[in-house]
Amino acid sequence: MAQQQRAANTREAIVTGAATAFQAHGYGMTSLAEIAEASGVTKGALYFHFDSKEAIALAVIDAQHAAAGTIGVALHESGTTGIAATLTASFAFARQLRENPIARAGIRLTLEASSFQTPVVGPYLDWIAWIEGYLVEAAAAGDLREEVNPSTLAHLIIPAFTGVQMVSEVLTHRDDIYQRVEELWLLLLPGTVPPDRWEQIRELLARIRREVSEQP
Amino acid sequence: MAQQQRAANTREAIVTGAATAFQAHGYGMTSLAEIAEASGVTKGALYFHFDSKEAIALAVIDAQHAAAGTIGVALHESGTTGIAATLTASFAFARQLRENPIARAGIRLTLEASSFQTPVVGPYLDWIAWIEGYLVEAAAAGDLREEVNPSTLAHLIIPAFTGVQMVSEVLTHRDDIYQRVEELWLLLLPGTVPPDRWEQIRELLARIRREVSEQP
DNA sequence: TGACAAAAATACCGTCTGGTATCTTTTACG
DNA sequence: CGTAAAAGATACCAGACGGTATTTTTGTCA
Repeated sequence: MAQQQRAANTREAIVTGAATAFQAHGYGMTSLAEIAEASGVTKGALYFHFDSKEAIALAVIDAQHAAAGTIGVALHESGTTGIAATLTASFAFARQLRENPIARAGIRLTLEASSFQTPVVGPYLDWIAWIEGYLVEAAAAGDLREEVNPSTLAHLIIPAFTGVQMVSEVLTHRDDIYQRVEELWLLLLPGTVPPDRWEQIRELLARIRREVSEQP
Repeated sequence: MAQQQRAANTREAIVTGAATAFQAHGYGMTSLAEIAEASGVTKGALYFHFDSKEAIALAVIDAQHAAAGTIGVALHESGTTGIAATLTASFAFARQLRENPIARAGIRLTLEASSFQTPVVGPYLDWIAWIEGYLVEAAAAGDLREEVNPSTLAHLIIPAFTGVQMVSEVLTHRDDIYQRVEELWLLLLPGTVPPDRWEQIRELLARIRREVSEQP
């Protein structure tokens, strides 16, 4: 194992460049030539690091999955749990989608990758399980209405959130995404949280939204 | 204008065949050869009826848009309005997406077409405006909480619904779609409808869902 | 510094792509 | 029925595609 650093840099440049291209045109309409140009490398480097175009796309999906994972780690380290973790995660995720090409490409590719040789469903299942974990905590803290099932709710939140993201991208290039996410939560609140917690969680929501949109 | 019937048939076959191909592989990963084969015509016929691959995709989107429009017409003719129209439309739409390749292709292409030469945003805006109309009726009938803005709600329902559709396609090929749509409404109900209407609308929801899944 | 492997650039390949040009069949209508 | 236009099939094209083979550069360490 001689030098790894340069190779690691190149690999990262490829993933980032590929993400930029995929995010703009989708998998099928992006050529290896575009990826090479966006990455600032040649096709030779592409095929030194990856076996195929599909492998590059899977690497981008992996990178987004890893980036999303850091949100969970940060929440864990700050001791955030339950409803607060759910809300914070959703805004942090939205922020990644606004600012990180890898995140944008990842969510687009994950939708398109259902027609890959090996369909990709892992990320959705992981995100659903992840949110479900927070919701179980929320239920234990009395922040969830009794008739609400954490698994069912998680199976709805992830798709609804995904759709809000995608349509916001199409209509406004995600300019309105924080507003839409906040509105989605406000709308879901009465159906998911006991009335005596509404006021408190509405304040929490407003604070999280303020923080995410003010962050540098 | 000599004969139109044969040409109209061929055109329809192309749109249907193209939809089948697009729905399975997306725009970029579908070739004209596949479309021709799925349609049972040759490339010559393709280019007699359409100027380009993109024009075919736009025709598929148009066809889906038209099919969705028939839902609105049927509701109008049966005098259904307000909340009942909103709920019925959502299940009818889900049904089209389960059973009609054109609908499935349309929703997929509408998402991908944001990177077309001429980005397509019309369908989303139309659907939002359409649902908003029903919600205004609902508000007039006292079926909407006062603090809920029909436009805001419509801007959330369409994306959330779209996301539920797409993720259900990826995870279960839409096997669970009626259940997910019903759960989505049950979750949104407390935040959107006054408490004194809950029971009534829950029954309505159950009936509509039963009808749609029993329909031949 | 020389040798050697890792990393990446260059050059190349067969195939398939979207698209066009041309020829053949079908059908309406005088 | 003949014929002209409409509809569609066949044949073809230049270029781009994903992918490979080969060569050059870069860095490491004896």
